[in-house]
Amino acid sequence: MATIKDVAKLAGVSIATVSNVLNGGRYVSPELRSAVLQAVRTLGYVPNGVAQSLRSRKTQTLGLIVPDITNPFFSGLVQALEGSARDRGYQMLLCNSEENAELEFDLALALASRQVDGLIVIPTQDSPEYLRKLKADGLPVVLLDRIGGEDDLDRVGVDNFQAARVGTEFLIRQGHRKILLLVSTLELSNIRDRAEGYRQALAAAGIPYDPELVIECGKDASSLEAVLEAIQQQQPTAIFASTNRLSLLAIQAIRRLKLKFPEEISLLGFDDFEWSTLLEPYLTAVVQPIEALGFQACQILLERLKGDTSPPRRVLLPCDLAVRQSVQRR
Amino acid sequence: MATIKDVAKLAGVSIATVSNVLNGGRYVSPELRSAVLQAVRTLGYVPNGVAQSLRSRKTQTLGLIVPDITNPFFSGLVQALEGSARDRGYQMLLCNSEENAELEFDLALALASRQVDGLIVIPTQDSPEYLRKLKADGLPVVLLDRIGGEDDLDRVGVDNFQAARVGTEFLIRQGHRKILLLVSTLELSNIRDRAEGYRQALAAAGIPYDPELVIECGKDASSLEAVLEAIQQQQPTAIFASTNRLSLLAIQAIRRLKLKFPEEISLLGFDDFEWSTLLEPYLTAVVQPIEALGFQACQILLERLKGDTSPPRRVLLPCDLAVRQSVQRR
DNA sequence: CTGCCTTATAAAAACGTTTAACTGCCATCC
DNA sequence: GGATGGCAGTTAAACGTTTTTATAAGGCAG
Repeated sequence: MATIKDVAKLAGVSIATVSNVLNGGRYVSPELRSAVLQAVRTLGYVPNGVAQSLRSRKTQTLGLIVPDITNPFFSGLVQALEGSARDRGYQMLLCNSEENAELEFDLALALASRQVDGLIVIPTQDSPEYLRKLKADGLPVVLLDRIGGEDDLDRVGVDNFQAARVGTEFLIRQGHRKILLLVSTLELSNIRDRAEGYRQALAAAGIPYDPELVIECGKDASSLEAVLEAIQQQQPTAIFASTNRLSLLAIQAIRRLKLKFPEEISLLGFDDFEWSTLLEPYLTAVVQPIEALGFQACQILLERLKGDTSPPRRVLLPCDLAVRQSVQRR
Repeated sequence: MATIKDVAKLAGVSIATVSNVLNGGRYVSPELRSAVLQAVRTLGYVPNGVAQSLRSRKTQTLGLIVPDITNPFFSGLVQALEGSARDRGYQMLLCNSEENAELEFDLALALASRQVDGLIVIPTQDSPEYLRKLKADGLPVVLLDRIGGEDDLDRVGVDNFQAARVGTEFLIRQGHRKILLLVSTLELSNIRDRAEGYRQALAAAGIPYDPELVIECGKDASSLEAVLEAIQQQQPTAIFASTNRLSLLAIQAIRRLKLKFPEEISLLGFDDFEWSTLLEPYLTAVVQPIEALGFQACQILLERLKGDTSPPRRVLLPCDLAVRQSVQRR
């Protein structure tokens, strides 16, 4: 690989002149300028980004830690983030934390040591301590999607409470009073918010809250059993799956019990994605503005990079309700 | 951020000694060693990866260019690749080419200038010329999934011909003789291979090949119309969707025409993914070994990094047929 | 006791940039 | 006409490492 020295030698100038031509630093006479350009072309010179980074203390690289790229919600976010970042001249160092807090921590340190300019994290736990340390050390950090915790870090997410409330209200308006709520885990505050939205919607409608109706599904296969049992015992007329994967679980349960869908049991999902069109009738769901989430996170991070030191922001985007056919009037 | 100089000063030694302690270079007396370690701890020193990269001319970073992270097949590959890379101490610079050849080219150059140690590309076109140039310039390149072209680059993919042939044979064994083949584009040799597998399976069964039965669906919305028309005119008893997205299209068409599925028309898909369980009856499909594909690609690339200069390899992995309920006997 | 080898450490060079400081040079001005 | 001042270019320093080379001290043989 040709270096700036090679170019300088070939063009018969100093390396400073080459640099000035390439970066438009100072005035360079037309003759030398064209000589440099010519040399650059014949050598196929491309500046070494690593050296530039060392010198400028900027890598033009953002670290991104995601719990599971395979989930279409997250891969949608990654796409949005990558696009926004690229538009502004940044590249993305992508890491998969596999929902593992320890791994996430290691990954973040590794990214920091690679001198990423900023970090976007979809954490596995609310508000991890180590991120605050990294931020204190001067690394801008933006939390995405899972935004529980104090206002000590920039956070971009969705108004989960409101979204779940609107979704539940919709179910209630459709005549449902016994609504099974499926949650992945109540450890995550955004899921807790969804549960709270559900609860308050019920309360506002004067429907008593029954804890037996909310099922924490975790990750193990036993969760299907739990859902089956709950459906049989509680005989809900609707299921609110508060996560895209949980829609899958709900569908499995409904099919296993040979319930008529959506006549006997309605389903409201969270998150919309291409493949949900495979479901018939088509899934009614609360949909998050994925594109906007990614854009906002990137935006805030880049402003921090530019030196914005205003107090940490918390951006809450609203969700939409996509009404299709999987929820039936009662 | 503390640098090695700070550590040296605090420990009262030279920076060389610090480096030797940290990297186990040469012998350092126990006293100095512990002094250094102490200083490292109190300063929270972490080596600057950029400087290390500049010095060592290795970034421990792999570039990855994918046409669409949002497609579960690709996001599965990304996951596998990221995992394999991480296991071996590499990070992933991820880029989304959006199926745009020009963008892909720009991204590759950007990655090269950032001095990635190697490149894994799922190209938008068969065997792009520029990759050969990059390889000639000393950047190891592995092509993944779309592996048409000469044997001048390392390639890892699936035996598309065989996979499509096996799939088609299965349909034929189930009594189907009029099989609609949906392809995304015949520009890509792996899709052409699938079409050829389809054709040869027909030939082997003595079924005449009817070009009217293969539909090139492209990306525009008009493709649904084309499929609808073909189904109505040709009255196939089965559809072979040679791409995961095409399964979606097929399902839409089947529903639009209110055909009984799978009684009146069977569907065979390509690629298996979590969300296909939403389809009832569950999709029968040719499935690619995603994990193995990612692992192999990473493996080969890392061997090249270690200096393996053997002739370019072409690794063809076999597919499986996952028989479920969407194909019905005739 | 001098000279040589070993050994633990320090100094310096190098990786490839950018940029601040410096050097001639020519025009300008009192 | 000599001091002043921009101008176009070069030299050199710096970014933070690793590694090669140099150095000082100590042990040992002659």
